[in-house]
Parts: sequence; structure tokens; C-alpha cells
Amino acid sequence: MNSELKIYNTLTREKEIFKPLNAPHVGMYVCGPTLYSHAHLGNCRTFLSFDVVFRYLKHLGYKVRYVRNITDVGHLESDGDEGEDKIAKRARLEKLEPMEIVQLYAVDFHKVLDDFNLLPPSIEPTASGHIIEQIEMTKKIIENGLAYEVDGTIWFDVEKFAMDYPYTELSGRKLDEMLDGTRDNLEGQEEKRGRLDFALWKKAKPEHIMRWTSPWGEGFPGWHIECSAMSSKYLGEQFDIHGGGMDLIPTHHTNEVAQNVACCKKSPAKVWMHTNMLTVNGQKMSKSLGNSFLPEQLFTGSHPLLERGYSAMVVRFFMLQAHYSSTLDFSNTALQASEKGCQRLMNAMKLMAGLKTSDKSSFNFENLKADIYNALNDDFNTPLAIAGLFEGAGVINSVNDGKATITAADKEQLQKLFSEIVFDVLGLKEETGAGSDKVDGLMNLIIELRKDVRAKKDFAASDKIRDELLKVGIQVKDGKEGVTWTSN
RNA sequence: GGUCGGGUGGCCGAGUGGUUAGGCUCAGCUCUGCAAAAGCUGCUACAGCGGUUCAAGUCCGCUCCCGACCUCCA
Repeated sequence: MNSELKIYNTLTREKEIFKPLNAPHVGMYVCGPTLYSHAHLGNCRTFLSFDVVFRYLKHLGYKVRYVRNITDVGHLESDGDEGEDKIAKRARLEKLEPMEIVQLYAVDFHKVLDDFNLLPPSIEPTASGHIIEQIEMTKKIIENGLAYEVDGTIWFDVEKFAMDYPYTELSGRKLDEMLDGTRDNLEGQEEKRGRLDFALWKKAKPEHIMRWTSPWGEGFPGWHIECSAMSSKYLGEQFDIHGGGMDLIPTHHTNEVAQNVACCKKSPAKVWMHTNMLTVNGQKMSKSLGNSFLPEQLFTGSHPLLERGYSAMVVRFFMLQAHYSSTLDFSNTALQASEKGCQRLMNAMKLMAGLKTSDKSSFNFENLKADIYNALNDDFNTPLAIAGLFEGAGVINSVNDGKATITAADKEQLQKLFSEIVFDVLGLKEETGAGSDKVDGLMNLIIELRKDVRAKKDFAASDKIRDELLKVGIQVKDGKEGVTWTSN
């Protein structure tokens, strides 16, 4: 518990003690979704990982401003001039206004994240709402001599930039090798000076729907400039944490850093955090591979890869049982294991309030607490923290069985610890059908009736009640201290 | 082809030099009218080969296998 929070920094390739630039304030930026289709489960993993980061930082007492953008102007399909805006393409296919598409998927996106119990970010800015900022930043980069215009399109001059600044710092690649990769890069890119140059502003073709006026004519912003513009607007030229999926490192984040440095001479984030991919049978989940599924399909089980449906909290728990920086392989058996584990943990929490207290505790509360906090402080090691929670669950169950003891003070502390870690930090929540007065009342009645028939040794009737309840997802347990039930 | 990351027991998945990860599964026991739950016990590990070390899953080298990125991608 005396340990300090350490975070693995992609920039330095080391775990570093976290020291905010302006404690107690923390600025965090995470690259959000491009709203051209539904977010799949792999996308959700990243946002879930940063939700825990957000929650834990807040739990530690920091005042966190968490900015997660929404990309609603569309990225190009290719690096060349041929690319069609993803959102515009979708709009054409669905015969809708581009902003209708964005709205449709924005609503869906927020619903999904809400299902997974993600806290909303402090600010969720859209690219289309910050065209002016992006134009201004582009102008500055041109003024600084690191971008050039060719026929209404502004290109970032990577090689010139790289002469003075470490362009490949994040990716760890070698510039020469990147330049050497001379393949299929001619089409539509004749106007670029360098192979690695990327667009800050694109000239809009006549048929392009989403367009804005700029000093260079009608067009739209490039892929990377929005994050630079919005992060510096809301978090300043330098802030604490920048996050995203690790597949963004070599291109998007590398270029983002370059833009900020080219504009303001400052690298935007002190710490870069990257989450790893969700895999299916060892392969990255992605739309193009056809192995992705949507949260909705996961909940209902309506996908060939799924044996049945799983609840959002089970999926959340499943994801938290792996470290964010590791690949996590999806499978039905793994999800089923998480489901049972999650239930075990939740059941232990329910037992806690009713535990009998003693003069002595047969376990060391401070050690348990330290284990959990040390785990979280070690680069948000949620699987290890969960292992600590299970240790606590074992204690709770043992006390409940009369095989261990707990003092009133420890019980109170344990309840507080579990509540804070499980609910506040890990973001899990109860999702049983129970809780309503009506359901509780009905269950009490049923259990009373069952008690009566059991007293008469009418076990056939007793078992029938139990079996029928199980069919609707309610499990009855005949314990020593009476009958309890759980719902899933 | 280049760059980077990884290969842990039946499954998922922590762990970077010496100490039980944890969850799930399976078997046995306790409890139970029977179950379930819970508790206890047991089972199968560190891809391979070599090296460093008193000591290696953990460090070094090589081999094999896998993945990610290099093109939009969380």
C-alpha cells in the first residue's frame, strides 16, 4: 500500500512512477472511435482498459480530465488521393446524410459503453466541431516550414521534420528502413515529396460530401490532425497520459507527436499507454477477418462463434482478468470460467454484510489490502488485483462457514475495500434480476411455501420448486443458516 | 521481406533469479433428504537445445512455432 503508481510508458519502454504535471490534476487523452459502423468487442476492450485507468486515478484522489474524441469527419481509405471518406462512403451506401450515420453510430457506441458500465469521459469532442482548430494548427506547421501545399492539399514533410526531431521515437522503427520500403506507393501520391509524408488537410473532390472552407480551398482535415488539435485545446500543449490501441502506434500516434512538435515544439504527452488486441483463435479480432462480433451479439449469443449469450459484466470481468498490455484470446470456455468466477466474487460480497464478528481476525486485512493496491499500482495489474479479491472471497466464505473469524473493525474495512475496488475501480456492478421489492417479496413467499413442503418431507414438491426456479435463472441454496437464492 | 511482441499446467491467464498466482475444469472428502453453494485435499507448467549462476519459467545465445505492425483498423 506504500507503493507508488507505476505506468509502462511506450515512449521510454519502461515502467515509470507516475508524477502528474500539475497534481492533483491529471490530463488524459484517448483516441476514440471513427463512427462509420458499430463498435465491436475488440474496440470495446481498449475503452474499457482506459475506463479502469480513469477510475483508478480518480480513486487515488486525482482530478482527472479525460478527453476521448469522436472521429466524425472520416478517415481516408488509403494514403493516396483516391481514398474515399469512410463515413461518406457509408452514407452513400445507406443513402443517409453523413451526420445521420455519425449520429446513428454515436448513439449505439454510447449505449454499448454504458452496457459495459464505462464512465463517460469528461469531454468527448468531435472532429467536425474543431475544424477551425485543425486549420490553425496546420497553418502553424506550414509557418514553421514543416508542411507544404500541393494543389489544395497540405502535406507534412516527414523527412525534414526528422532531421531535427525523433520522428520514430514512439514506434522504435528506423527511418531509413521505413523509407526503404519502396512498394506500391506511387499511385495517387505523385504530389507528395516524401514517401512518408502524410496529409494535414485534403482538397475535396467535387463529389466529396463532407467539406469545409480553408485558406487552401474547400477540403477536409487529414487523419491525424484532429487528435493533436483537440488534445492541445482541452489539455494543453503538454499533458499527462495519452492512450489508444497499440495498432495506432506506428502511424497515428507517431504522426500525432510529429504534428504537435512541429506546431508547438512540445511532445504532447509525458506517458503513452497502449492496449493490446483482443484475439479470436489467436488472430486479432477485426471486421475484415470476419471474426469480430458486436456486443449485442455477445449478449444474445447470436453469432456462430458463440455457444450462448454472456452478460456485459461477465465480459467486463473476463477482460479485466487479463492485463491490458497482453493479447487476450476470446473463447467460450474462457467466458464461462469468468462467468462463474464473477458470480463467486459477487456472492461473497453479498455474504459480507451478514458475517458474524469475533474478537480476533484469523487473517491479516492489511496484507490483503496491500496486495490489491500493489497490484493496481503496478501498471494497473487488474488480474493480480482480482486474485487478491478472490483471496478475500475465500476469507469471507470461511467466516460464513464458521471456519475463520473476523473482527467488527476488519469486517467494516473489508466491506469498504471490496466496494471501492470492485464497484468504483473495476467498475463491476450487480446485474441480477433481484433487487426489486416485488421480486424479493415473491421469492420470500416461494421460499416459505417450499419450507412448508420440506417440513412435510415432500421432497418431490420441494425439488420441483427448485428446478422450475432454476429454469428461469434463480438458484436456491439450502444453507445451514437458512435458504438463500441468487439470480443470474 | 523488415520491425516489434509472444510461446506457462485440461482451458483462460498473472509472474523477470530463490517463496501458493488467481479463476475455471476434473477427481476425492466434509456438509446436505438430494442437489447447489461453500470449505478441504489432489492432479497435470513454464516450446526445444545450449550457456551464465550456489540457484532460471524468470538473464544470455541459437532453433522451432505464433501474432501484431509495415495499408484504415482499438
